[in-house]
Amino acid sequence: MTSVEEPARPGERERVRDAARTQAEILDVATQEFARAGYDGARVDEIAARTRTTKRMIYYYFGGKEQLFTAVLERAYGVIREAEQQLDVEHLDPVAAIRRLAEVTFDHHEQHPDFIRLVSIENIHEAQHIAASGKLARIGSPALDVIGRILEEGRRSGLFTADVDAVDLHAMISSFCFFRVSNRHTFGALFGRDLVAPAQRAHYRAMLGDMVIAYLTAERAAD
Amino acid sequence: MTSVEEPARPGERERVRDAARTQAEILDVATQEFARAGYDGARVDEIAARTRTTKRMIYYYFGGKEQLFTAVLERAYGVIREAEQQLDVEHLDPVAAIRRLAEVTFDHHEQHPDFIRLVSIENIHEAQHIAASGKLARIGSPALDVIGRILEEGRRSGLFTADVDAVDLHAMISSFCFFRVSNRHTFGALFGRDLVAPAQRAHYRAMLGDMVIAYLTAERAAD
DNA sequence: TAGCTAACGTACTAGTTCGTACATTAGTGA
DNA sequence: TCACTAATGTACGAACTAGTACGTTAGCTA
Repeated sequence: MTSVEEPARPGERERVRDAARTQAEILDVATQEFARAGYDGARVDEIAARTRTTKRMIYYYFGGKEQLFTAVLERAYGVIREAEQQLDVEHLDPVAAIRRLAEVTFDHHEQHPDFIRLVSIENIHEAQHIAASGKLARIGSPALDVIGRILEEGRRSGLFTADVDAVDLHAMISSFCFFRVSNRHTFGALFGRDLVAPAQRAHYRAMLGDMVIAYLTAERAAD
Repeated sequence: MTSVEEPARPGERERVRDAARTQAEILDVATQEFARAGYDGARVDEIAARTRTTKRMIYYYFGGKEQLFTAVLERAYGVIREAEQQLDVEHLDPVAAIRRLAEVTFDHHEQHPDFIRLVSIENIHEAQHIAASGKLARIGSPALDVIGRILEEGRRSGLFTADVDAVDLHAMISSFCFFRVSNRHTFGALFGRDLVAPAQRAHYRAMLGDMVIAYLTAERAAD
């Protein structure tokens, strides 16, 4: 995911034994393998084989397949959390801010298909690893606070009319971005349209923004 | 999915050997087991054990685990196709028709969580079973034709302004409905909100309709 | 530099899991 | 009613797979 073949920082000799590097390498390979084949389809032996270390080390550092998958999830969620913390849209007007936020979410999903697959897999297992993690359970999301503030501002200024909170809006944006990546294979096979084709990218990116803004700003019957 | 314990139609004695019934029973149990545990997590022995027949019959009728999963998918997709063929919304005005269509889609997703799981699983395997099916590849969807005609009517009457075709709109509606069910576990664990809680049902159902209609009817800068 | 421990490798096992060889019988058509 | 075949059951095997017992060594620290 992040750490790829760190070629021994200058001045620091490549040690033969480096716990941090070994763990990172295991996590890198495990991320790929779990994303590729699912939890049960993934093979511990295969992960070990594609590492410069052995299966023994996986059990030494992580305890087992289950905990390894949890560690993979923890690191993957850590990456989005970091990305979301970089979010800088609150200087924009509410409409532009929401559109920008939607675009950033769109881009992030597109750039991390492995993460999407891991989340799909975790849902098949009813989020049992997240629940067991402690590090992940109810951790929330920095984006949620940002969305909350933009929504408030938009409503105060009278631009936004919709009855949604930050979590709902996040679900709306995520569903579009997530589905486009997670279901591209069945959707493509059944309807003959590749949702992630580069030529369509701008179209779907605009579609998402238009959809969210239209929803938030639509004229509504008094209720 | 459909055939549950058919108790020997009247006048027809319960035969000991009934190929159709055996196959249907295998498919029922296999659907549950694959949806529960994923393709690799599902156990052929477990499927057989929960059947009135034996593992031998699974191989006799379906050939293997892979083909059994394909058969499960084929039947599951058949069910929605049937439901979509019942769709009767074209007597409504375009706005009401689209809203109704969205609601029907919403309801269908909610009522068939096993189907959602199967589709998620098939996407993890990059739709390889659909591709190998022939019966499923590029089969399309009756709903697509309906959507197409409503969109055309809506655009002709000037109500709809959005630049989408039927496939795009279907993707938009599906993404919301699908995500709500498929990702409810991770979403719930991370944000503390149950997207399928009965109390929230009407809220999300309206949200979907509002979103789609707002998108289709939004005033747009001339482009 | 001696010794201690975290880090690592090898080889193995117990249990599982898909798949099949072989034997048997219910039901049907001649 | 007889024979034939589709349908079915039993028992087993080969390959895989998560996990571990046991032994070794690099590198740090006193």
